[in-house]
Amino acid sequence: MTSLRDVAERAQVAVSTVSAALNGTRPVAAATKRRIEQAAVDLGYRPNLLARGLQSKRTKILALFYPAPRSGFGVTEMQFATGAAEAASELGYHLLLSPDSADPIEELRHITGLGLVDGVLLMEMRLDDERPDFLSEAGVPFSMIGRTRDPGTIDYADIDFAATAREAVAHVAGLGHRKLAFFNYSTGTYAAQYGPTIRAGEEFAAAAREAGIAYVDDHRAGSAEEGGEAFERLLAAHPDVTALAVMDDHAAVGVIAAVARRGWRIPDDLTLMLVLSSERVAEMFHPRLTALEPPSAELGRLGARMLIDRLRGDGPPQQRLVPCRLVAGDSSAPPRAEV
Amino acid sequence: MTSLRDVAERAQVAVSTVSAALNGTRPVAAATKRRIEQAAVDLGYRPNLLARGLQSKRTKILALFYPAPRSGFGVTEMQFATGAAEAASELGYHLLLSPDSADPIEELRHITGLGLVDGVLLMEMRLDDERPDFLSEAGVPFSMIGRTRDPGTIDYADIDFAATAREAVAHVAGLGHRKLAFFNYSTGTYAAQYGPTIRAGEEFAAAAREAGIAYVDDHRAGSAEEGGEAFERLLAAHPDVTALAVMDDHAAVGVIAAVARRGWRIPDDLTLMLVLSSERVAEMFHPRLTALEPPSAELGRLGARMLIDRLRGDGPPQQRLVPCRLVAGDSSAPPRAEV
DNA sequence: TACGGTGGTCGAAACGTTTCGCAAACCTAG
DNA sequence: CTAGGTTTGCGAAACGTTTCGACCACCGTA
Repeated sequence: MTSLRDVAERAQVAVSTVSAALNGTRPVAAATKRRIEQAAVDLGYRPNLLARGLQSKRTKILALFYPAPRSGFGVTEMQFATGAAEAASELGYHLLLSPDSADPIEELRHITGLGLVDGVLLMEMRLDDERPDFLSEAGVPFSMIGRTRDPGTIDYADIDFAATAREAVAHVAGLGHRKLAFFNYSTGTYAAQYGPTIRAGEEFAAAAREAGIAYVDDHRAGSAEEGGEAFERLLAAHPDVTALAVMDDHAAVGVIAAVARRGWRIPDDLTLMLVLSSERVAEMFHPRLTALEPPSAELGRLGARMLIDRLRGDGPPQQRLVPCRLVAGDSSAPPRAEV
Repeated sequence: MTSLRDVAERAQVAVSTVSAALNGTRPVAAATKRRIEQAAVDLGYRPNLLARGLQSKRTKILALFYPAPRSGFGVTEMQFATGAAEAASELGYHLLLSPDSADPIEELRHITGLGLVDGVLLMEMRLDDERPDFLSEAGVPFSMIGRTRDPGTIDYADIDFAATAREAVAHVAGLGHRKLAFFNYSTGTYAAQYGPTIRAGEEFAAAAREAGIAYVDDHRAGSAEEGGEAFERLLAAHPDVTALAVMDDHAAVGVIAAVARRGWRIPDDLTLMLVLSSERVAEMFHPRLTALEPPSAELGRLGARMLIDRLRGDGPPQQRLVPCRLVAGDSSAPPRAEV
C-alpha cells in the first residue's frame, strides 16, 4: 500500500506538506501542490482511513443500529438502510450495519466503545425507547428514523402521520364516505409501544374528527385470519362502515377474503386502503389497492444527512416529518348508493 | 476514552504486557493476568479498533457490496444483508454497507483502497460479472452470494437451482400433472445475465426432462400485464398445460387475473407456483400460493462465514448450494380430470 | 540598513495498538 | 554452586495519518 511518505518522497517534500496539500488544510504553493498531486496520482495513493481516524478522531463511519428483524420486517426497513447508505456515501461517509442482539444497550455500548463510528443512526423507534437516553448520556452523536414519545431536541426524520391521515381521510371523504374504520397492527409485545402503531391510530382519529366523519378503530389484526375476523366484528357492530384503512398487509388479505365470502366486491361495497405499505405490495392485490406508501428511502437519507450535519458542526436540531404518498388504486370508490 | 496505557498504569505493568494478557498473544503469569483483567474491567476498557487495525492490518470489517436497488429489490435482498450482518457479528466482525454507484469497479477500488475492510461480500451476481476478476487481481479476499458462470475456486453460496427445480417438478408431477410451464423474469437489460434468471430456466427444463413431463418456458414476464398476456399466449399454444411456475410476483398477479377472466379457478384448473418468493408474499394471494422460498438469510450467513474463514486462514474453496424451501399453499392440486 | 510580517515548508509528536528483541528472575540439573 | 534453559515482563519501534510549533527566505516599510 502506498503511503503519504511515498508520495512525499516522490514529490520531494515533507510528509506534512503532502497532507496539507491533499487536504487543503493549510496553504501550499501552487507549484508544489501540483507536483504533489501528480505524485499522488502516479502512485495511486489512497489515504488510510484507519490512520486518519486514529489521529483525527473521526472515522467517517456511521452505524445503523437495527433491531432483530421482526415478522413484517421488509422492504420498508431495507429502504431505510439503502437510503441511509446512499446519502452517507454521497457525503463521504460509510454505513456500518449493526444488528442488535438481545440487549440493545449493551450492544450500543459495545459498538460505540470501539472508536470505530462517529455516530449512530437509530431506527424502529419505540415511544419509550431507551436507546436515545443512553446515547445522549454517553455523548455519542445520533439521529433517529422515527421518534420517541418526546424527542426533545434530538434530530429525527419520521413519517408525518398527521398529514398522512388527513390525506387518507380527505381521499375517502372526497369520495363521499361518511364513516371510516381503521385496523391497526395487532397488539404484539412489540407493537404496543411502536411509534407508528400509536401515532397512526391517534392521527387517523384526529383527522376523521376534524373532517367530521365517523370513525372506528378498536380493531387490531396481524394475520389474515385475524383480519377476516376483525372485519366480521366490525360489520356486526358498524354496518354502516364503507371505507377501511388497514396497517397490516396480511390483515388486508383476510379482509379481502371476508369481503368475498360475504358476496361483496371491492371497491363497490368497500373502499379499502393499505397504510404504510409500498405500491409494489398494493399491486399484488386484485383489485390493485390504494396505498399510503411510506417515504422509507427518503427517511433513511434524511436520517443519515442530519446525523452528518450534526457531526460537521452544531446547528439547531433537525426534525423532519415526511408524509406518506397516497397511491390511488382500484380499491377506492364512492360508497354504495343505498347506504 | 480509556486506553491500554491507563490499564497498564493501574495494573502496574507495561503496556505490552496488558496487550498480551488481554489478547492471549503470549503467556502471562496468572496473577498478573488477573490483575490486568480487573483493571480493564474497572476502567471499562475497550480496545480501539482503529489503532488495532492500523497495526495489525486487520480491521474485522467486511464490506457488503450491493448494486443499486433494481425494481424488485426486496425482502430477499434485505435478508442477504441481515443474514450476513448477523453471522459477521457472531464471529466478531462488522458489516459495512457499500452501495455501488454508476461504476462498480471504481467503487470497489475505492472501498478496498481505504484499508478499511478486510474483505468484500458480493451479491446480485451476473453470469459475466466483472467484479470477481477485479478483486482476484487486486488480491482482496471476497466471497459471493450467487455465482458467475464459472466460479473457479472462488467461495460462494448460491441457490441450488437444480435441486429446487427437481423438487418443484416432483411436486407437480406427484399431483399428476403431465405438462409444466415456466415464466421467467422479463428480459430486462439486467436480468439477461442475471444468475437466477439463467439457472432457473435451465434447471427447470432439465428437471422436467428428467421426470419425463412436458415443459414450456419461452415466456417471460415482468409486470402483471405482461404476465396476463403471457398466460393467454401460453394457453393458445399449449392448451394442455395444467401447472405453471412463475418467477416474478407481479407476473403472477397478472396470471391470476387472466385465470379469473377465463372463468377458471386456482387450483382446480391451474396449479400455480411462485418461484423465488417468500412465504409471506405467497400468503398475500388468494388462494395462498405454493412458493419456492429462497434461503436468503442463510445465504447471507454462509457468504459472510466463508469469507471470514478465508480471512482466518487458507482452506479449500467453499462452494455451497442451498435449495429453496417448497411451501405448499392452496394453489396446488391434481389437474382437471378431463385433460 | 534593519526590522517586523508573512507565505511556505519542515520535523517531531501524538493517536492506541501490536510485535519483537532483550533482560531479569527463577528453576533445574550436573 | 554454576551453567543452561524457561518463564515473565519490559521498552522501543512501527503502522499512516494529522497537527502544530519552529524555521527560513523574502517582502515592504521605516
